[in-house]
Amino acid sequence: MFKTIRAQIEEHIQHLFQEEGIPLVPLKWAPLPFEGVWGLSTSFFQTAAAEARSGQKVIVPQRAQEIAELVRDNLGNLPGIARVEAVRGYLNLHFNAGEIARRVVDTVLHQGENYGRGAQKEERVMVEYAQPNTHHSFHIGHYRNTVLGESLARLMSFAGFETIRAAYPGDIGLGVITVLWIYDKYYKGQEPSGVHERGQWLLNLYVEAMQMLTPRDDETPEERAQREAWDAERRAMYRRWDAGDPYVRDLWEKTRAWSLDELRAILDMLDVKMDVWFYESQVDEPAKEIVDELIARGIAIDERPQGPVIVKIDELLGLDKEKYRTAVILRSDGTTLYITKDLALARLKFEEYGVDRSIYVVDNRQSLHFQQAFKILELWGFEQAKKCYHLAYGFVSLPDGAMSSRRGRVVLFKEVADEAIARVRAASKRKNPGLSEEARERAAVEVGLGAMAYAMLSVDNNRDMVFEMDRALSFEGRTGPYIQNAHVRAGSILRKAGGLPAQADFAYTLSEQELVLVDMLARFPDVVQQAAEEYRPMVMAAYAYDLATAFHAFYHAAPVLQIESPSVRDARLRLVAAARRVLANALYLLDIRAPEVM
RNA sequence: GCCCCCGUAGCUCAAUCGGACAGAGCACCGGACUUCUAAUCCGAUGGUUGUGGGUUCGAGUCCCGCCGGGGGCGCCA
Repeated sequence: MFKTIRAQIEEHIQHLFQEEGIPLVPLKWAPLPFEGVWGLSTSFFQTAAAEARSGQKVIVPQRAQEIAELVRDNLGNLPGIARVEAVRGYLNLHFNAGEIARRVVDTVLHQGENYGRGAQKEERVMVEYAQPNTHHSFHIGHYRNTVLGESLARLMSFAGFETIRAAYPGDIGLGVITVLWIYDKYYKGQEPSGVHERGQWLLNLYVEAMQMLTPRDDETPEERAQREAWDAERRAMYRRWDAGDPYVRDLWEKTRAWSLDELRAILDMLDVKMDVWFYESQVDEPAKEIVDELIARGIAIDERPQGPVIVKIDELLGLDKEKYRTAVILRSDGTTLYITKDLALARLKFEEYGVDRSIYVVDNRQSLHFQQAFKILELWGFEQAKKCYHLAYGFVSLPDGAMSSRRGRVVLFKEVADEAIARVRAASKRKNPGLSEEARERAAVEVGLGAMAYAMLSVDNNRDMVFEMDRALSFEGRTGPYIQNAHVRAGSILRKAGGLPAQADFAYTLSEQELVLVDMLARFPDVVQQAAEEYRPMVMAAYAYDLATAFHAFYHAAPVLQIESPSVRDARLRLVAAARRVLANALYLLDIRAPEVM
């Protein structure tokens, strides 16, 4: 937003430095850190340090101050700048507040929902997220993954990248077969009818099967024999699936659909619209071909039938220390593994979808897996392997330890969402009794899910998270509802105003709260770029909160409808409209709805 | 044994990828609603940034060592 101002000044400085023989060092700009003033600042420590390194005898802080003073004395009058000062090596530019405020507000209102959108970039990016296993139900860990991926996809797209959203459910593997096995054996036809109930029911089957199949210390020889017999049945079923046995395939298709129905219902709740659906089963056969090719080229070693197919990555790279280790890429019985399928999927992404960059949103416990997969792709000769990026995020655990699907120790997304919505409904009845039931219900969903999303996104990626219901569903302070409430308040003022003036000048002394608010609005486009470049939705989450804080402070300090002066009223109305717009844009990038009422 | 992540206020987290006095929320204390939605605002309290060195004009941030916590490591995903 302040790019033109910065560019003008940098040009001035460039000329000046050339004349004075001062080395040119790229300038970094920051908002003025002082309260009550509004403007930009930059410093000349780097410049002074560059002089020092080139052999001149200078004391860096002192020289930085000299340069700052020199620049100050040579800048002359600049449009929009009221005052220039040189302080302790910094050059501080004080804005002509009224003029800049009008410029910012007009820009926001003119560009509307496109305010903050970056210039189109020549790169196609695929973001892969939402990879829950089928036959397991969707828990709070999958939720963090999905909301993180969706927010990242929205950020990348808004920042100007052509973005493809990809889901990748794990619809085959030993875990999936385990559920098929127990379903076929004991539960066939007993499934409940509701989409979520049925998805969750499959999880219960999985837990029961794992209890039957997990060795116990105190088991009798008979129990052990029974367990081993069951396990043999399960593995036989996997081989039947692998061979395309119609009975097993039918069973698989049917139960798989139940999980996918549930997944689609949840993605729908979360406003997630996938462009591409990959499935593990779909890359199963291509993966086997890749293994053959790797063996033929001497990259993989085939130890079958006694052992599996492996790639000794460290050895191939000539590394002394263990880093990538040895990867098993095919079971000795010829069935594929997680990594085998990822090799095939990577090729599919690059060859069929022509992506330039591929981002995998997967928790950080899979770091070694992806390092191995990407390195094997590289050894295999895939140039694009360098464009694969594992966006690792900390996994979600519960107050009493890690979640575990196999032990049934999970917190399901749907349970939390239902609870969140119920709590918001109750809060809304208390705080806003006059609301119609329809409006309340809609707000309850928007705000309840907003609280959940913000709880997930306000923590940086690489940080593990302990999920606590009361904290995640808090509605006060640094939360989603706090931001949504700012949006609602702004909307309320605008509704009561009855219309927005087509233009207004800020021809009065702006309060500190107004300055801070306009400054926050102006920063939004830069925040979009930063969050996208760093793959960090948290950056946007922090911004959205700060923007809401600025609005709430403004709301209390500056009357809009009650003010006598029509010109101030008009200006503030437009400021409120601009704030509402940017709040909505920021919330969108966090996959949070911007409610009208709450 | 090797690799990855994290140690910042009582608790949960920030800090514009080396810059001005390390900031928020929760909790606690004191104020502000016949009001443009109090899911809010204003104020107070709270810190040797795990630790010892190093680089630099300048370090929570970069480098090395140590301590503590979590995760991963050939046929689960």
